[in-house]
Amino acid sequence: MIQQFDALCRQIGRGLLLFEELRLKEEKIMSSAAGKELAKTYDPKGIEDRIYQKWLEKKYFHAEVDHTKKPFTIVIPPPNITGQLHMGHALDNTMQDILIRYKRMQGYNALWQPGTDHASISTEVKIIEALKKEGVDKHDLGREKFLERAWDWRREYGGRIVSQLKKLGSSCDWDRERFTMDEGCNKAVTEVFCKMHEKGWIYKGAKIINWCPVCNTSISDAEVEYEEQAGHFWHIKYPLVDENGQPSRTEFLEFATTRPETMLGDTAVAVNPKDERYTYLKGRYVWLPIVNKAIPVVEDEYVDMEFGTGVVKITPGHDPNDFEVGKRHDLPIVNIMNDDATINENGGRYAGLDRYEARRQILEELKEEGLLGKIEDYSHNVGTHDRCNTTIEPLVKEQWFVKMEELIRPAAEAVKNGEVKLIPERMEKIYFNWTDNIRDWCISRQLWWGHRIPAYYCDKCGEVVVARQAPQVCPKCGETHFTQDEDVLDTWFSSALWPFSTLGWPEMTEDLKYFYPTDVLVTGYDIIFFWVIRMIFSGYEQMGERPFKTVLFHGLVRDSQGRKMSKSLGNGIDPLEIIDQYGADALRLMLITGNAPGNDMRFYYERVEAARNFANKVWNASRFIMMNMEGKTITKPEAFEPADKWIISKLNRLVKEVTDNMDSFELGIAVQKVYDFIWDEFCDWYIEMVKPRLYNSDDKASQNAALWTLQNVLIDALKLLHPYMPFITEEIFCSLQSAEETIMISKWPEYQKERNFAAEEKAIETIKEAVRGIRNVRTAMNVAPSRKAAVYVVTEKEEVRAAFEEGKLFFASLAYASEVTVQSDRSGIAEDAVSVVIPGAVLYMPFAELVDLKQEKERLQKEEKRLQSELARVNGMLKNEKFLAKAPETKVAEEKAKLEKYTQMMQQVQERLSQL
RNA sequence: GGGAUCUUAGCUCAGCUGGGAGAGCAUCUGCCUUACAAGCAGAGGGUCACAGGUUCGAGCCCUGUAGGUCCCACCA
Repeated sequence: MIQQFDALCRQIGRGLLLFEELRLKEEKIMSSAAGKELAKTYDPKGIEDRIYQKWLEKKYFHAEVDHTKKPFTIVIPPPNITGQLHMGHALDNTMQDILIRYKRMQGYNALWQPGTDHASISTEVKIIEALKKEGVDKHDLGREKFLERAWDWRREYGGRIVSQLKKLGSSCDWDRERFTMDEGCNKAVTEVFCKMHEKGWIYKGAKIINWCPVCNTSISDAEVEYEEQAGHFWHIKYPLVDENGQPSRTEFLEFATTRPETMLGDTAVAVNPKDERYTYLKGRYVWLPIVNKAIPVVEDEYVDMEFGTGVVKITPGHDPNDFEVGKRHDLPIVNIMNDDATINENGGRYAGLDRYEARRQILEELKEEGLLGKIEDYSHNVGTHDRCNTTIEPLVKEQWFVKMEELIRPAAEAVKNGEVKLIPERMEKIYFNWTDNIRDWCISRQLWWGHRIPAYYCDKCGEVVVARQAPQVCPKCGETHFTQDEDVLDTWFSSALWPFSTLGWPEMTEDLKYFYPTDVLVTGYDIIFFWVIRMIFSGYEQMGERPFKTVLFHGLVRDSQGRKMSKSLGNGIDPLEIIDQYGADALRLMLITGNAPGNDMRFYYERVEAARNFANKVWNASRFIMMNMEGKTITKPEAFEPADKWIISKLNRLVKEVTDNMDSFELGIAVQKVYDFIWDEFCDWYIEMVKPRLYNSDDKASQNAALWTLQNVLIDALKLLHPYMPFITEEIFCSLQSAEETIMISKWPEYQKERNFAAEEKAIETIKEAVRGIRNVRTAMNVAPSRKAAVYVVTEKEEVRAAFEEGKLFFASLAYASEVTVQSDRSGIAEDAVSVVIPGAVLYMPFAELVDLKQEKERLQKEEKRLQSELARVNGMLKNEKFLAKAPETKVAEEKAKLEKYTQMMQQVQERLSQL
């Protein structure tokens, strides 16, 4: 009973505390709203939109030709107008924004060329879906009305994705926004088509292509996705044709197929010429059941004697391999299917049936006739359309193609000789795999939304005229009426021209001359074939030059379980929700940290929180600095203290490393270094070191030096961070100093030799070592932080004594010392004081009643053991003749320095042990 | 069938051209220290998948093995 009562009281007490806490928080918020104090936590809401608006108004994103500056150009992979921003876009655009902001700060004339893609088939499918909901069929609506709908769509959704990119902080030059179907791009498309047609590199021909029966269009090889499906292997017998031209009742030829319905289009069976089992078949015919006609037996190397019975039915109209066999043997092509994959009139009484229903009934009939043998389960790869997942149907149709053989050569060469660099390098293999096995590109699509093919057919004689404008008179018959080709181009045809069509091509504009070739392309590895390769060969063919110097690939953003984010799984995470909840900066930081180029990554809320926490850390450090700056005039100090020089020196090295990393596109590594510097070195050490000086108004010079250093180191750190976290850095930068109106176009920090202070760095690191040692011992001994102790620093080394003397003030506060005494021997120190050995010095803390000499001894013995093993390692190396002979000098010197350090510490430890 | 890639702390991943194993999260301990509890100070935790090799020295280079992921090709 009493216990329960106690528990209840505790609960109430906790509740009251919570209530009090809330009240205090509210007070803070109120006072910050009144402008007195910055909020305790960083709240990106409101700030981000306000800042973005400012950037837009000031036109910081806008780039104009300026020959006094070097250009740096990135073209955006144009997002489809079909949807909205997803995590992949967020990552892609974050990377681009980081690069473009970095270069802009370095003084380049940085252009990030934005735009959107009409995405032919994807958009058309979406519009058809929308129409379906209204009960309208595309064909009832008609081409013209349909296109009106499509433009409405583009007006609505094109704008949406742009506003989402803005939320992310993307510093695109929106004044230059383009669309793959705007006037300029259309012109480029027509120009390329006509030019390549004149060259003979674009042609129309009847070839076997991939047909999607649902989308009712041809698609390119790249758009076919193979998936493993469980199917069957049906063994079928065709009777041989006897000397009377009739099907034999005794002689049969057996083979197996996964697609029995295609027999309606068989025009031969094939065996391998080397196959002795079948030499007797030479020149003979087999009887094609159901269709009831004789078809020849042909001999072709294509047939694998080891596989199955060594007999293959040949359907040139519906199989790419059979098509090739058919060409070699001059076989007729029988097309048995309509565009919707139902059987056509060539299928006799099966006409009108769906391909799968036809298969069922044909098998039934074969069975009845005793021509169906065993049925095996068989798992095989089936080609499907990547947009709608429908099983594609290979069939022969007249289509437009781009001849690839010569076009691909400079593109392959460019990557081979390094003119175009792929990051990571392994992407080159994927790239070459494609260029080495190139096939002609089927570019016509039986769709409406897209660039209509500039080919015109004479209404009278059918003559084909490919021209930039509709022809007036038929060159052949003089007719004046023409009908334009109904088809549109593959969506990638126009995106292939994107790096130069957006800059004004085919006109040789100033923009084009100045900003082309672009510098970096940032994209996912999943569109190497679709897009990257096609841009490269288009660039060389049309511009005579590479479209970009470097391609930086990133991977997929997956969910926390490593699955692809997809609508059907419902595991997608909306970047806008994350921005709303944590801020764009946090999302950006999360996406870029701990991820190597080309690698997939997983999305974790915990990681966004960590990024948000960092934003908050930066915010609070800045808040602290600003609070201390208030009311003071800070001037460049005459003299710095070692701590100041230490952090300046550290920052200086950071600047160099970060710049190097960013130049080699190691964005994740670069920001990790900035993160560590700000949090560990600057916040956890420097700010703490400097606090006593800030609170002591007696020494104005020292206070001023500290404030100046705080302010200037923070500013440079913010600059390094700005490409990654543009909003918070801008917000702080603008409150910190009034001279510049934005961090966005402030100068990127540069490494300066004279900011390198090796001696001070060493001195401060020694003190840090001492602080860590003392904290360690205190924690181990369970000493309350509130309990201060005297600390004696004992060392014979003059420079170490000087370091501690100079850093006494902050050393005392960081090491919980009531007073610090620096001396050269241990006279006057109690025998039973706790000791800490650091390189070059021994620290003593007299804690009489707390010290357990036995424990103290154990601690030191442990340290002795550790040093012993270190010494063994170092000695092992330094006594190795081969190491001394072959290792680089710097490495040897490094090890020698360590030997000295450990030897000294060992002496100190042993000396202390002998005293106990 | 060909190729790529991965296997590093409980989880997710970094680790640049070979020179003493890192981060975030999680766990444990102690702190409401007047910038930050979204914080501070500590701690524990790894035969870097396995087996060989090259090297003074291997998480990193080479060979092989096992498992995972992906791409390409597609033998009906």
